[in-house]
Amino acid sequence: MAQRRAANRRGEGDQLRLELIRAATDLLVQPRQVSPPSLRAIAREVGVSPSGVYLHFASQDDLIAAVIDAQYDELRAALAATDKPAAEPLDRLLAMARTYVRWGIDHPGAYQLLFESADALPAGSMAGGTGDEIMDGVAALVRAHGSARGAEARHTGMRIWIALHGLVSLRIHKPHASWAGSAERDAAALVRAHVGAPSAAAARKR
Amino acid sequence: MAQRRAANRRGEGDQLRLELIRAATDLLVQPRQVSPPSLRAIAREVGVSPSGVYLHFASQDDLIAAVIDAQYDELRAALAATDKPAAEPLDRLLAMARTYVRWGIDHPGAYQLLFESADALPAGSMAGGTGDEIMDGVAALVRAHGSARGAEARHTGMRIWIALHGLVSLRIHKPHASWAGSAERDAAALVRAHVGAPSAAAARKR
DNA sequence: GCCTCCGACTTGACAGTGTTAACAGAACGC
DNA sequence: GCGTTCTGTTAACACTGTCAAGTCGGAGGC
Repeated sequence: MAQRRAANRRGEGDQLRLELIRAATDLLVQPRQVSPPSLRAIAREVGVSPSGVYLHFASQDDLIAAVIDAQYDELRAALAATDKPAAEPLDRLLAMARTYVRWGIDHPGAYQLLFESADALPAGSMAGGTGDEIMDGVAALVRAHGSARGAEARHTGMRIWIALHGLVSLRIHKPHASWAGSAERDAAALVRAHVGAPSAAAARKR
Repeated sequence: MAQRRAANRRGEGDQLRLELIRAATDLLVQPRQVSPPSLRAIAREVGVSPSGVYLHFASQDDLIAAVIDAQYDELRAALAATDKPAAEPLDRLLAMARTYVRWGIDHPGAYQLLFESADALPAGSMAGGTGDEIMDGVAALVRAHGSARGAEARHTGMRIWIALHGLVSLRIHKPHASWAGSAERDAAALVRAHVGAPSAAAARKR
């Protein structure tokens, strides 16, 4: 296969074009990862030589993992900062959704790193727990709100997180799509749809 | 900044570690792109020299764009293949959701390329239209179902797509999270929550 | 039949990447 | 003062995307 390729005949140059598309597709269809910034660029920014990085991290991935940990702490802090434990469960759910969505949209790079990159090995890694912790938090609020119980509450919490993630993800990647209204309004509508609460507009009508 | 860095004192080696994390975070927090497979790997697979690619594509991104177009056609075909225009609107919605989710999970690389990479320039590019076309399709079914009208139906369609995307995205990236039940069941539950239809379980009870 | 032209493709180079091995220098304990 | 040890460097490897220049061979004109 490393042999020299026989030239296509005149007028059939498009043959190669198709082969290129096919091969690229084959390679692309298997799951890929997001590409972190250049290790050398990071080292340059710090003013250290590239090898210096290896004094503290076994590899580039190792450095990135450290970044992920730190970013996850920030998200958790943002959620904790806007939570009012004494408030109504539904209001807490809505506030949580709003904060989550706002943080994701405001920190697209970090958000992708946390929730749109393959998590590490399942055993004992934090990455797998990332989602579970959020799901558990939402489920607890759903349970407190009383719209569902037990396993059903967990399912509802899971679906709320799924919807909020979809909202952040699409707003990040498809900013030019015709989104009507703000992301915060969508977040509230998504939460209400899943806990079975009437929309704010419907509530005003009554 | 390209100057030689003064060595930290003994025991303070962690200083550099923190600086590295900080700098990496700064670079990471600004939006990144997914990394396509190596252009040379693609060329190798085909048996052509790397430069040969440039006979047909202006750049690697150009090649990737061609791949995206082809993959989008495939998704559209999959959706069309499972659609039964004569069926009930709600059933069509559920079938569409099932196909969309199944396709995304079965083609994670392609799915990420379509919906988790930054779209090209807004003007005239297809990437922006990708989302709009799907939103319009869902909105039409919502309208036919009658649970919402006009702009409200478009909002509902948008939110259904958002939720389905979130489902696919998280199942792809967080396969080790404790997902209870199949993705197809979740897809149905998400659709029902947004069109205000009772769950299948609740329907059975009646 | 031969010559010229030109399309298809390659070679070789450039600057960039992650990673490793070998080395330099300064600060500390003795 | 001396040796050790930590901190960081330089140099090299194989890899990446991209481009200018070159090679090869078949098609077309005479």
